[in-house]
Amino acid sequence: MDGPVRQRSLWQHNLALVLGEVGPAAPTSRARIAQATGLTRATVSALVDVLVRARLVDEVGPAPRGGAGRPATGLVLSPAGPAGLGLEINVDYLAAAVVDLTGAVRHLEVRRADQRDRPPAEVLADVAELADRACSAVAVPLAGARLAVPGLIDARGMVRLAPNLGWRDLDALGPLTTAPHWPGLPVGIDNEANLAALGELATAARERSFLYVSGEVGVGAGIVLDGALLRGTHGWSGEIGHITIAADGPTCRCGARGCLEQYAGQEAILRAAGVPAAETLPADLAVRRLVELAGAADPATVGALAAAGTALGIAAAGVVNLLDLDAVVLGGSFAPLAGWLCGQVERELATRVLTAAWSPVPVRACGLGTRAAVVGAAGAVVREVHAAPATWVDGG
Amino acid sequence: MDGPVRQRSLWQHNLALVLGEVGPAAPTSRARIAQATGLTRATVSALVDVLVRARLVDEVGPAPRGGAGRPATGLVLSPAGPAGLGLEINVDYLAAAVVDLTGAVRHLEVRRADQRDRPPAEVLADVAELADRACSAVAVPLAGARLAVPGLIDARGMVRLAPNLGWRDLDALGPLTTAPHWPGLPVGIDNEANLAALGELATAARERSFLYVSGEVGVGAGIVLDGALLRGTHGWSGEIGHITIAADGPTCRCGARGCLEQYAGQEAILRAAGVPAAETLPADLAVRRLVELAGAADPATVGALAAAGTALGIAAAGVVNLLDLDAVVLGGSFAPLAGWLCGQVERELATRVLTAAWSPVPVRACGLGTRAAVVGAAGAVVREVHAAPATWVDGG
DNA sequence: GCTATTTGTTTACTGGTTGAACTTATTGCT
DNA sequence: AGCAATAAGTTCAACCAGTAAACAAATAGC
Repeated sequence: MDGPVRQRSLWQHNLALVLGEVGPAAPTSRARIAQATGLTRATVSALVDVLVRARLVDEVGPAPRGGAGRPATGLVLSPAGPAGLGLEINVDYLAAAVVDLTGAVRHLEVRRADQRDRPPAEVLADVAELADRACSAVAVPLAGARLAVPGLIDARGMVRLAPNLGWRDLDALGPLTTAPHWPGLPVGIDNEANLAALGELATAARERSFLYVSGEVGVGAGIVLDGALLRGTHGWSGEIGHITIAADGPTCRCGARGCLEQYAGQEAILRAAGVPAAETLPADLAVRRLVELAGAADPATVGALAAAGTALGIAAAGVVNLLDLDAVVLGGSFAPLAGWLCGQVERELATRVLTAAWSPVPVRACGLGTRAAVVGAAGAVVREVHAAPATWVDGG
Repeated sequence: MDGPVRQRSLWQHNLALVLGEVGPAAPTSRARIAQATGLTRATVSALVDVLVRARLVDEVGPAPRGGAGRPATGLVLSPAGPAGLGLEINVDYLAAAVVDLTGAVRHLEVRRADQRDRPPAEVLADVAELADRACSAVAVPLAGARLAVPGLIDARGMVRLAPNLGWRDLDALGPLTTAPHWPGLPVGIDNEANLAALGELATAARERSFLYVSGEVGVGAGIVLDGALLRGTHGWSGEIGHITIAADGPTCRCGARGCLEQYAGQEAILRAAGVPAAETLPADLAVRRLVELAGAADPATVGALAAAGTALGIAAAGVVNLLDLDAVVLGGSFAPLAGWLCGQVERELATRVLTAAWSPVPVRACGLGTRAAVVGAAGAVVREVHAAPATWVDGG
């Protein structure tokens, strides 16, 4: 039970409903939208006109269609509509992306550099610069920006803990919003795995409920339930890395024993694969090295990945049993390694998920690869425009 | 994005909003509701009148209140409003309960008898009889009925699998709805743990997100997220019993190894406690025996319960880390044993939940004890009336 | 007994959807 | 070519729900 519903909210809801029927490529018509939504043609016409005037929707030439009758005016999402700016801070790179209203990636820049021992202010200044460049590179109005961070973000947008960056109780948004660099854009912040999961939902996922497991230095997760991201009361859901695999397993840095991270975390995999000087290796190089070794069928590496996949499968099976999800997606640094992981994960799911016999749970690599978080962050902004188009329209 | 929003839906929503402001005991007034909801007094008046005419809300004498001004007409939920009928089939008993609109339990009957090797038709006939008696015992109109079953229920209401009853692919609702015994009441069906979790939410729970762990012959769970029950795509969420505690643990009947059920399931506890002839003991007697032994500080039993509590804690910690929940509630046969379990569960949560230091996760016994599922089932019907009062009102 | 104060109702108005008539643009048949 | 059939989109009066403001009712305090 949230607020009261005035006539205005009704209009806003129906505006979103109509926009939701307009796709990026195949043109619809007002009549088809009326059919699909159950609204009358009159209402749809009024709403579409608003969307067209606000440049969220473009009228295109009629699609040549058989049958009698006046041809429909085609309607598609406008590439000139408000776009989303995605930003990402990660252990060994910074990134910015712009996704427009149609879902197309209009800009993408990655700057590789180790961010671990830099003062946060410097990192954020670099992010602001990337954002600036993204703004000027695209000729679309921006609806907002979203920053992806590998850590726990609380409800007020503070970074409570980002262990791999060495950040704690930091206001990462402040420096970005107050910077004079770019207009008064609404900037949000969210966990990296959450945004990557949203990215997967928007682009590749056929399922409306899935578990997105993100390989980072640790192991994170984003859970999408019925098309919505699960955030939890405080906003720090998705900590899959400390699910127990074996109660008497190796001690984890969290203090408990046998956590998933001790089997499928990056350090654990590198150690098991016997990669020398693993600790000092930057994260991206380490993953590339693993891909090389596994590609060359190095037995230790293949074994290490199989073990990691088994552990991932055990954890994922528990989650799927509990939440009745439709799929498991491997992302982050697991994406390039998915070829060696998926099989094991799928095997564990097949044996451990109670309902696997009736409805098997597919496992696949993230469609956006390692760019899922930035693109997902930008997409999350676009998603908001889709959900509440009234904000971006004349009659507020 | 669901259906279109007509003016009618707006009215329905606001009707529910207004009803939501009316409590069972302390009377409110039209003016206070207007204040709380943000609607105008005029609108609230109109909506309240509808609710009063439909007998969902009663006008009571004005509460003697200080200060000047015309005294308010008190408004409370009507005990004569549509009530919910809850039914439960379990391994060793059948039960029926009626909960009225105010949340009061108006009728409760439990019939103990082993249901395991009886033909489903007979069991359902007994349930229908219990339901009949409940109908005639209370002098309130019924809004609907809900049947709680210890098993997987699919989206169409079929019992896909109820291992402890020996049921599989059974239409449990058919015999109930077609029975001439009682009026054309809408009857629903749901998993026992889910309904118990809803019962806890409606009565005892202060938190809006929690994990309800139900001790049965196996171990089930209901997950409440932000005041809503999590059902999963197919409706079979909550299978916590096969979360892995130790990858190399004892083999489970599900085929995997080290499942929670092998540590905290009823058989496992009885075995560890050294209760003789555990297999042949009816489930309720077994629990009573455990309470006796633990109460007498029998070392084997106390140890068995501690081990079960540890396993439950490990599983619950994983879930809480993943979903960011606020509390863990022990129900079903864990409720009477909670005194010996809570401590261990809480200890594991404290060490394993990453955010436990900032926001500790309380563990407690289910407030409704072993009656949670029936009462929760009845309450679920009442909940629907609260959510969609328009259905029970003149103007549809 | 009068005023201040708060509750609840009445009334004219506004915003948004509906339904039906109407206009426009095409196909297919003669 | 001409005309009916058909479908898309628009216009307009009616309707429905909520709003704002004035008004009636009932109490406390002076």
